[in-house]
Amino acid sequence: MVRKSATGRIGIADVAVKAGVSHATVSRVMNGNYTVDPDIAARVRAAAAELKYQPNPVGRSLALGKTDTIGIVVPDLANPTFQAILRGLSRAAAQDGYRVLIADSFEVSSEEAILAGEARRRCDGLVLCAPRMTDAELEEIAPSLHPLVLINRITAAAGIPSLVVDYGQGVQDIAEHLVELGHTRLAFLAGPPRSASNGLRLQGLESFKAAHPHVEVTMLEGGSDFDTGHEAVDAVLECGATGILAFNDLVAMGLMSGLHERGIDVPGDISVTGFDDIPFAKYTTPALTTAAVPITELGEQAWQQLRALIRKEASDAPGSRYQPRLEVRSSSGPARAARTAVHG
Amino acid sequence: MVRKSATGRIGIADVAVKAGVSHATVSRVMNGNYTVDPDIAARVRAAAAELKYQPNPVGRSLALGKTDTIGIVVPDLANPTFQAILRGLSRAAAQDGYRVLIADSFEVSSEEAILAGEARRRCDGLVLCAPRMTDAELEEIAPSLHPLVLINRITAAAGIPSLVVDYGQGVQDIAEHLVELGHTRLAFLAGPPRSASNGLRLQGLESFKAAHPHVEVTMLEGGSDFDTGHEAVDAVLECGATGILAFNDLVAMGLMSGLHERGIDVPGDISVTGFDDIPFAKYTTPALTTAAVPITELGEQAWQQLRALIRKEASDAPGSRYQPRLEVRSSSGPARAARTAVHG
DNA sequence: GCTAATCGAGAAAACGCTTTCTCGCCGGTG
DNA sequence: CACCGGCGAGAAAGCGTTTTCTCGATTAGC
Repeated sequence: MVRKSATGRIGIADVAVKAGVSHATVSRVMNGNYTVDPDIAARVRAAAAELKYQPNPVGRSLALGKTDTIGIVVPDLANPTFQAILRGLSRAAAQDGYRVLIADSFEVSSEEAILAGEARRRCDGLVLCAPRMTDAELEEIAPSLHPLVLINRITAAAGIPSLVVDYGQGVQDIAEHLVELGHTRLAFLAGPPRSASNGLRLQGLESFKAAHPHVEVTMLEGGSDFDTGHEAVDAVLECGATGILAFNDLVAMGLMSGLHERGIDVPGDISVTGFDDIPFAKYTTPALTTAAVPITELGEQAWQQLRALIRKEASDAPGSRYQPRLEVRSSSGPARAARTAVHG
Repeated sequence: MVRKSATGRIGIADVAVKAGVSHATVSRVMNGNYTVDPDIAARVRAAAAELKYQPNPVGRSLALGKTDTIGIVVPDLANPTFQAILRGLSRAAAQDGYRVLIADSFEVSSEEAILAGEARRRCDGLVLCAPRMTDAELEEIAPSLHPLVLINRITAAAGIPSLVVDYGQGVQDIAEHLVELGHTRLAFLAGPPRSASNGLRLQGLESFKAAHPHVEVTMLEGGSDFDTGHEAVDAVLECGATGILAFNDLVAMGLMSGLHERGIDVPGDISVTGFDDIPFAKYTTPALTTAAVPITELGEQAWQQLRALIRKEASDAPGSRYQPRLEVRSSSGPARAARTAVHG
């Protein structure tokens, strides 16, 4: 008797029958429309409770034209940075009754555009982290993704807020810090070549070099994970630098681990710095000097911006810029007298 | 002309008009129904391409009764364990064209049931991680959540696969390992009191104690994060144990960090072990001895099980049990001659 | 006491799609 | 030549809601 038509689930129609009213009235009651007679409303509520009726969100979404869901596209869910953004975003959105749908592109940037489009259509808005996508492609798809907020990317397309971390400034701060400690030979263990944030770091280093012509800065190829750092030990030792700026904390940790295995003392022989200040950074030995990025906050801000867009409020700020804060710990120390390159 | 009715988005009707056919035919073409004349199909495809038509997933979901989305409820997205499960789940599900919706309960177990219900209704299935929920409540809501797969919980409700890690066995393996190294005074830095997996560890320790009556095992209150471990330093030193089994890797790392600050040598003075083998475990100094749980694989398996349920295939295995693998690294070592308790 | 205004609830349309049902038209066969 | 079968496409129903529209009934005002 209670079991309903096709889907077998209890629908608004069942409640209507049970309460002896039309399903329109049930809908009114469920949505707190007060043009309903209190007696009837009570009857409907009783029927709904008894049947444990819960409105079908898909039906609601279709009628309302909104899903109360937002999407986030990330290149790699294994990366602590994106985990943190997701966390901040999810928390903030949940507070406003929104859920988040995740779309992991697994670093294949060719899929990002399609993935973003698909995710967007299921949601009321989208947060896009696509560090490897070309500017051209980004600009092309951005308008169709609106409401959209970008993380660590900017685009010429109008009305798209961007939340960017000033990686260039951060890397300069770190380099300055190392110079103050007496280092004159630095090396930058770069991130993925096509990474946008890596580009910003490189720009920052150019500025730094211009301001410090006497400091030697070697560029080393790298990546964004532990293993990259670990494998870079040889290259690092070979270049003779005493202050290493790793692309991020993960790389720095891998590098420190490799140096440790080689018996190289950090920071006695070589100073190592990271970037991001992931939760684990202060628990490494030695604790990692890094540039702290308020990344969870970034996720929260992303929601604020997105919410404004969804509600069509005039977004007061079209985006914001986050300054990393230098976090000096014990993986960086005074430079020793000039070292000679260690081979093999 | 192209702009459509209410939503302003391009719908199936626009394509139909443009191609000069009925919207039913457009639908047939889009879904690869081959009872359509090739000429007409081509015309429809051309129109769809020109209009950049993309079917509205909400409409599809309503008609099809499925969303191609699954949900996952986690108690804390900041916890590496759940991040790993999410990652594995997301990856596996993506391969089959499913997306995942996340619901973070932020450790408030009273919300978990409602949250799970809401998430479930938006999705085709649910993965539930609810370590703090009572058995009674779990059993009550489980049937209404079907298709459902449980992580690290089992329930009497029928047809609900469970993926559980044998924490009891894992903790015994670790304890055995420490005993073999000569430790006779152990301490267990417990997890959250109401945590199900903590209960399993305690059971394992009971078995261990029964088998090793001569080994002293002190129970210490704890939690599940870094800070818990860090704050437990005093209690650990006070109890005089030389082998510490931390609830998980996070707690172990916090503890090691605290011991390091106190100048206590690990493993020289005290051996510390973790649990989980999170990615960072092998990069701590000293590298952490722990019990490795194939947690990403657990997420993947969760999808396999869930998929079987969604497709109504007879799930060959109603669930599975995962054996942790002891991962001996350098945070555990031979016991020193009996230590005396250190006070203050 | 009758008309007009108001309020409350049912009927129906709309949201965007899939799918069954139906029908027209074609060719083939008796 | 007429009838039947089959195929292909349009009409329409259905998925589960919300919301507008409409209408009946009740009340107030003159």
